[in-house]
Amino acid sequence: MTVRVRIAPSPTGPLHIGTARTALFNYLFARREGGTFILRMEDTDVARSTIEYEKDILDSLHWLGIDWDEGLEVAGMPAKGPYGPYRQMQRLDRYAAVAQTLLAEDKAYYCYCTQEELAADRMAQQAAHQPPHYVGRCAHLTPEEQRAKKAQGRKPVIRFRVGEGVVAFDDIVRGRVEIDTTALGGDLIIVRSDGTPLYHFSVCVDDVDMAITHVIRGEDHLSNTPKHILLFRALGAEVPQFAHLPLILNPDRTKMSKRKSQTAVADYRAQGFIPEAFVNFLALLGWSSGTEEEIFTLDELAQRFELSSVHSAGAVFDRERLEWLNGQWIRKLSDEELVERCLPFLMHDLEKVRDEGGVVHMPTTEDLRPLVPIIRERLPMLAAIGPLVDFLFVEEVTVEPDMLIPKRWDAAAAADALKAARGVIAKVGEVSFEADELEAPLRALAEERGWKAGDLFMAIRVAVTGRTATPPLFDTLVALGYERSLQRLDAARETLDALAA
RNA sequence: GCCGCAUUCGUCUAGAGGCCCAGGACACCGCCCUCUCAAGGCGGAGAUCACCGGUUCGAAUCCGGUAUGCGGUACCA
Repeated sequence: MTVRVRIAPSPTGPLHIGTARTALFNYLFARREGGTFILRMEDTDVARSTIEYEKDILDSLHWLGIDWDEGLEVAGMPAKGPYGPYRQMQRLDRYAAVAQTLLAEDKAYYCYCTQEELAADRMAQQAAHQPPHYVGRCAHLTPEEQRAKKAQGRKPVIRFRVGEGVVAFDDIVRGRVEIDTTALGGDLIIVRSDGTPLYHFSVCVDDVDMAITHVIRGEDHLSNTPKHILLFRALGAEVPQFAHLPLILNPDRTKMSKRKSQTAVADYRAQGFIPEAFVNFLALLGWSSGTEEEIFTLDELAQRFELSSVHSAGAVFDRERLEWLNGQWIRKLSDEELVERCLPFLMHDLEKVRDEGGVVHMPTTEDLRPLVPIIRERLPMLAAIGPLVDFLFVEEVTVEPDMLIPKRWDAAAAADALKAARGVIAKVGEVSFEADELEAPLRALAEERGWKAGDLFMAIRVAVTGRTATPPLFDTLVALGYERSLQRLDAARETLDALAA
């Protein structure tokens, strides 16, 4: 039997970290087993679903490198696979037909209870310290009773008969799980009064229709699994294997939520995390290779992934670790890749400067390429590119006068130092402006005047970049160029002079 | 409340009866490197393996209970 797995997001929000991780594990399992990975859209919650969210989900999955063998149309390509449509709203007829079959077999029935009746039931149960459940008022209505209720204008829902007994299954990550049907809350609604199917029902119908062999999903569905098993049986289908993944948690160990964490994959992308790192990180949330290696490409993960070695305890989303991994992966990028991926982030920052009235030169990949060696190990995220090199592309830097003055100096001393440094730099530049040529004479200057070289360098650094943390000074000066370096030194000295006066 | 699942350094985890008075990684601290920031190297601190009982010559590993946490309990998915 060939493995068929699926991810079934609902477009009621941007792609969530948890959904992405579930998608990843399904994908890895399919790759590893030579199976088929299917993408289906669960869009029956019409009130909350939007096309924008759907687009975000598809884009984000694509960004992560998780592509599907079967399912929704991708980037202009038609839907793939013989089991479509893969969008639940296009399968409504199918659910209705299956519901009718269940009705005909008396595995389900029409329920005419009103919201008020149900609420009253719940209240009474609560008062009696009973678990909330459907009392079965409509479970055995005679045709006359049905007609009477209908005559009152009530729109029925369809409920599935849950029955009695214990449902047991062997979860691939958790082992044997047994749940008594009395814990299920009574006969469950499978079709709303407006005729649309509910999640528990549609998911089973789809899984049967799409011949899903393994249901790999979040632990939050563990308690729902008996309902699904009962439905699979009622449908006369083989029950798939289940694997319930540990939840991804907020730092306070509750289920990861928008309120407490950043949950949208797109947000991480926007901050300059790269997919290689993100996928690597996600894979290590709840799974480990069993070795001490932890840097893996998607392909390497697919080679090693074992569903049975997935953990069962929840995992806190540790952003620091993500950033570390991201840095690791950024350092592995080729020069070309790095330049290409950084450029949009730099442009974004510079556009902001321009919008605020600054004069900027928009960088090209050629501008960035020579900078690679000095930025590569300074980027925990691509978005860190701006503060690192933006001074190269703005007409004028804004310099905090305070930052220009090293701790043991005053304004006059700093002005003096910058003036002297300007002289040295100007002289070097007359011949050739190279990083190697600059260091020695500037150090000599510091020694001659009795300054700490670090103090001198810091004053120059701030004068030229406006920042205290930059790539190495001499590389920075060279990148800036001879003329502009001197100009900025002069400008800084002037502000210092004004301060000293 | 009821049902279910879980519990190894702050975090991610290794560990499937003796190799473990518990290993790795992130974060943290120190040192080295060093013009700042990083990166890198070296070292350190950090877990009575939730607790209590049991099985066993021997338990983080098996069993039972307790506690705590989380999840589920919708005409949401």
